[in-house]
Amino acid sequence: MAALPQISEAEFEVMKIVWKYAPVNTNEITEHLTRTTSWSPKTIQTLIKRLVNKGALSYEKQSRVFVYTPLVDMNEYIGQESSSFLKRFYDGNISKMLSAYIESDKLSENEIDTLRSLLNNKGEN
Amino acid sequence: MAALPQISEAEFEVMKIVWKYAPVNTNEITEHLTRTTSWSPKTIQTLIKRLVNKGALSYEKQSRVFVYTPLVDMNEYIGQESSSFLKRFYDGNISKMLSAYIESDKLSENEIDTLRSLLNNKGEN
DNA sequence: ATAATTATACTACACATGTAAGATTTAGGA
DNA sequence: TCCTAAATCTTACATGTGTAGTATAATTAT
Repeated sequence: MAALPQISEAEFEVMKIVWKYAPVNTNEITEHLTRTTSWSPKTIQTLIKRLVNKGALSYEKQSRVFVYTPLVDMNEYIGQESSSFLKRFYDGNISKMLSAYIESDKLSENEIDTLRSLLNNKGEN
Repeated sequence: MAALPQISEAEFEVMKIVWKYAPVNTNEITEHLTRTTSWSPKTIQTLIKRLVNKGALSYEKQSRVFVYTPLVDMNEYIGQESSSFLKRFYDGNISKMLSAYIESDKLSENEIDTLRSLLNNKGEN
């Protein structure tokens, strides 16, 4: 598998839209993002362009407009980011992370229950 | 609480050393880091300086050398980074992260057991 | 007292990122 | 066919980061 491109925080917001709505054109991407961010359409255009240059998106000209499709798999990308996050902050160990969350009381009883059943139902479903 | 300073990836490696060995001087920091990285002492010096400027480290002149102490709390910092990581990639929801790990079979049976007991022993110990 | 060493301070530079404005091309309407 | 509006392309610029070299100040050894 080719190394995944480096995607910045702002670029990632664009990717999320493309993952969700692909195939999607510039205007559609812009509309979604102007609702959730304060970016100008020019900025969004730049981000899209950079993602194309990085090989994270491909496009197809449909008459006048470009229609984009992701070239990187969302789960693969998020998985890689997660793994590098865990390596940096928790010795690569998700148990340490959970442990820290439990110990600093960041989890509600509800969340704890959710996590318990996640673990107990592993394999099923 | 004052907003935590922004700490870059390389700077964070310096912070880890200071958190572990503080009070610690420039040479000691440099020695630790040249063992685990390929950075030149000059680079390490720059990183330390930047951390001081950012308010992440304070120092005290002890005769000729500077001795550093962290100004940001490690757990607080890691907690904040974790929370922003979860927000970006898992809707702020640690259950979603664990869920993704379970579903993509990234956890060994052993890790699963560890996690189970973490959850079951919450509160005790 | 001076010179040599060594620690700290200042300067440098390329690349990534956030944030856009201005220029150019082209499709579709008049 | 020609113009105009809309889409894409090019350029811009400040700040952060990785990565270090050069200059200066202060200690210590001679």
